[in-house]
Formats: sequence, structure tokens, C-alpha cells
Amino acid sequence: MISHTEEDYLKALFRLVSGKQGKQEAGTNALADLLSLKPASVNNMLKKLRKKELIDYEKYGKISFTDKGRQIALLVVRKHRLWETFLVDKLGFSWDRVHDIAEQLEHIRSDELVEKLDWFLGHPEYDPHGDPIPRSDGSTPTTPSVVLSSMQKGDVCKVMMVKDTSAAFLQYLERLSIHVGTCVSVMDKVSFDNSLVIEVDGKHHTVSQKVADNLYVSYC
Amino acid sequence: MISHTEEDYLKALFRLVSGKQGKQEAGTNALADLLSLKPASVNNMLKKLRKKELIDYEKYGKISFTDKGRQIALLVVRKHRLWETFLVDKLGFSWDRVHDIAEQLEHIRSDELVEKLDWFLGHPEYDPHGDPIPRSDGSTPTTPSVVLSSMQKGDVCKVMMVKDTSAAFLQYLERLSIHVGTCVSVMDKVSFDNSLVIEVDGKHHTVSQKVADNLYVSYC
DNA sequence: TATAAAAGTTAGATATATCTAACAATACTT
DNA sequence: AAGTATTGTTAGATATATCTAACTTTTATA
Repeated sequence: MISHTEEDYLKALFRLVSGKQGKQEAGTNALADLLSLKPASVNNMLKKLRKKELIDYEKYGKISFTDKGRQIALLVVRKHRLWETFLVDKLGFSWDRVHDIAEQLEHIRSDELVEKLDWFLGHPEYDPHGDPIPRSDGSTPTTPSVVLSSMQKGDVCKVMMVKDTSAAFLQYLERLSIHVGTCVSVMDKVSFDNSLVIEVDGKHHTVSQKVADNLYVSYC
Repeated sequence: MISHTEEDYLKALFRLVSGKQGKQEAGTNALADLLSLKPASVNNMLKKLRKKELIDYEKYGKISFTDKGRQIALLVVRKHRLWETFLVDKLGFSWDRVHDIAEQLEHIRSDELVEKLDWFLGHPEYDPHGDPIPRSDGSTPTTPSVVLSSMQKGDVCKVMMVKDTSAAFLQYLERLSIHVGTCVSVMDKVSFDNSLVIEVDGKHHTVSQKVADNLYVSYC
């Protein structure tokens, strides 16, 4: 039996080794940061997870999943993103309010529930932030790889995924009327700082490179 | 902040002092039985709950709610029954599979979630077993008080609530096509053991007094 | 009412998951 | 390659929630 806490560690490890933050390796400190815990606590848990054969790691070495561990991590992520989709699509939550609730819901244990929820939502492939929802067979829909900041003047594209899903950033996007699926035209690009002048819904906005780095798009 | 465990104790106390089991008083042993814990563990927790001003009780005395404690218990029950309704009405669960899942969902913390769920379900007053869903203002819809076992030969009534919601009993009712809302005609009553011959959906069944005691009905 | 049974309490042990503080190994940097 | 900074580990403390075993109080009954 895997505890909520253990699931949290596995999910955090998943974010580090295969998430959109990009890094392919995870260490004690990185995990501690992500979980807002102390390295000593993480170290303790790593031993427990190794004993349960959910991760591979040796003293002072890097951490990686066993097949069993990855499977559990994927299921937790699947549940998290399905619940986020439920909260937004069915209950009418705004996309910046669902994270904390989904963090709780992702720990509910019931295979039947996950599959019924998936059916109820119409087998969604992406959550409200555009993150791919892992399938029950362990596969994952493709993730967009083009960022808005790589677009040039005159390009027109569609927002596919939001990288930073903090409430603050999502609320900022809200003010610009930018959602997943929104069409964005690049009107100008300032070479000095790479900020972009974009048109959304007929309105012009200037966004910093940092903002544009956090928006994954596809050409259209 | 109230822990999951504390919520479980408060919910159990609620069942004892105001639930359909009828008893108006709760003791250490009764709580331990209901929670499948040892009296010593319960005693420990009672001290903690008293310190938090969620219950009133003195050494060797009976246990009762403070207003604050009752409010929390009612909210947990509200959440449990709303989630059960969601699982049956929206996800298509059968009524004998929802209890364990709702036991987990009832601990999800978010006032906004509860209210949105309530709206999504159409402000239901009763859950799939006919149990009243406490309202957000703390009031509770009326509970039926007439049991099938008090009906006489020739009476026709509608099932309003199932008292014993164990999977075994619910599955038994399932085989008899008895649900909340089902019409039942009493064809005969055996005075020897108070068992009843009933007609449901054109079919005749004999049910024991124990079964009939667990079905609340209203005349129709 | 004396005694037995039931109910309730206490003390001390265990398991989980966290922390701090001190220490050890690895990695960077010049 | 030496020294420093970063990263990781250990030991021991704390908090929660459970248990067992022994004990006390209350209640029931003979």
C-alpha cells in the first residue's frame, strides 16, 4: 500500500525526471525544494521508496524510477489532470483555482473511479492547462514543444499549453484573454529584450520573453 | 486545522448521537466499535477534540458536540452524501460500491468545491440510499420514520430510505429490484415471524422482518 | 449491598513523517 | 590539485495516531 506522502514524492520525482521543467535527473535537494521539505526528510523517504522497489538509487547517486514506481507516478498525474479537467469543465472552476483541490483528489484510491471519471469527461487528452493526461496504459499524448517566444513577427499560432501553472500567471493570462486554444498573432518582436507585441481577440498587448517562454503554441 | 482522522471521529460521533442507529448517547467503546479502533485510541483522541473545543466531555462522562464540532460533523456528512450522489448519478456507479470512495472524498477540503458540486448535482436533498443531505446552513431535510415492517397486508408504499447501507444488503435489494423510489405492495404478513410477502415490479418475494426493518417507506 | 461485568482511562510502545544540527561526499573553481 | 561550495547523509528530537496491558470507575445483578 502506498501512502499519500509516498505518492507525493513519486509525483515530484516524475516532474523532475520527465516533466516540462526539462531536467532529466533528480537529487535530494531538488526533491526537497519541490516538496517544500528538508533534504533530511527526503533522504529518509528515499530509503523507504527504495525498500519498496519504487525507485533506484544508491548513496550519493541519482534517483530514478523502477517500472513499478513510474507506473504509480503516472497514475497520480493521470488522476490529478483528470480531476482538474472535471473541476473546470463540469463544475465551472476557473483554471487558476483547481490546482490545490486536484492535489487532494489525486490521492483518492479507486481504479473504477478513475476509469469512470475518464469516461464521464469524454476521455480528454489534455487538462485545462494543456498538460497531457497519461492514459491508463501508461502512454502519454504528445506534448507541444514550440514556445511563443520562438515565433517571429507576422506568425499566427494557437496556445496549446501553459508551462507555469501558478495561480498568479494564470490570472495574468486571464486578463489578456489567453486560454488554451486561443489564437495569438505576433505583431512585433522587440529585439532588445525579446518582448512581443501580440494581438489577442482584436486587442494588442506587450508580453515579456519570460511570459512567452511559458506559452507553448502550434502554428495555425 | 482539523485532520482527516479527527473528521472521522466527529462523523462517527454524529452517527451515534443523531444518526439513524437511534441512540442519543455515545461512549468510548461505542466509538471504538464504529471506527474499528481500540477504546484507548479513542480516549486519546477525545482529549484532543475536547482541547480543540469540538466536543464536550468529562472523564467517565458522556460525549456530546460543541456547536463548532457539530458544524464540522455536518459538513463531513454533507460532503459524503453529495459525493455518493455524484458517483451514482453522474458516474454511473451502483449504489453498493460508492461508500468506500465517498469515505475518501468526504475529506477533500474546499468550500467552493462543495457548493459547486451541490449546484452541479441540482441541490439534491437525499443521497442514493435516501439519506438526507445536510444543507450548508446546517439544516437537514426530513427523514422518513415509517419502516416497511410496520405496514399491514394490503398496504402500498414507496421505499424512501435504506437504513443498513452495507454492500451486502444493497446487493440483496438489488436482486429484488428494490431501490429508493420503488413501489412495494404488502401481499401478506406472516404473524409467526413478521416476515412479509411483497410485490415489486409484478414479482412476489418474501422478506424477513430484519430486512423490512431496514426499509423506510412512505404511504402512497 | 457486595460482587462481577462493562465501560473508560492511563502508561508506555510502535510506526510514520517530519524537523534541526552536525557531518561526509561530490562537484566546482581557480 | 587544493580549497570551497554544494549536495547528500546521519543521528536524534518532535508530533500524530495507533496499539497492548494494566488499572480504575461506573453500572448491573445476584
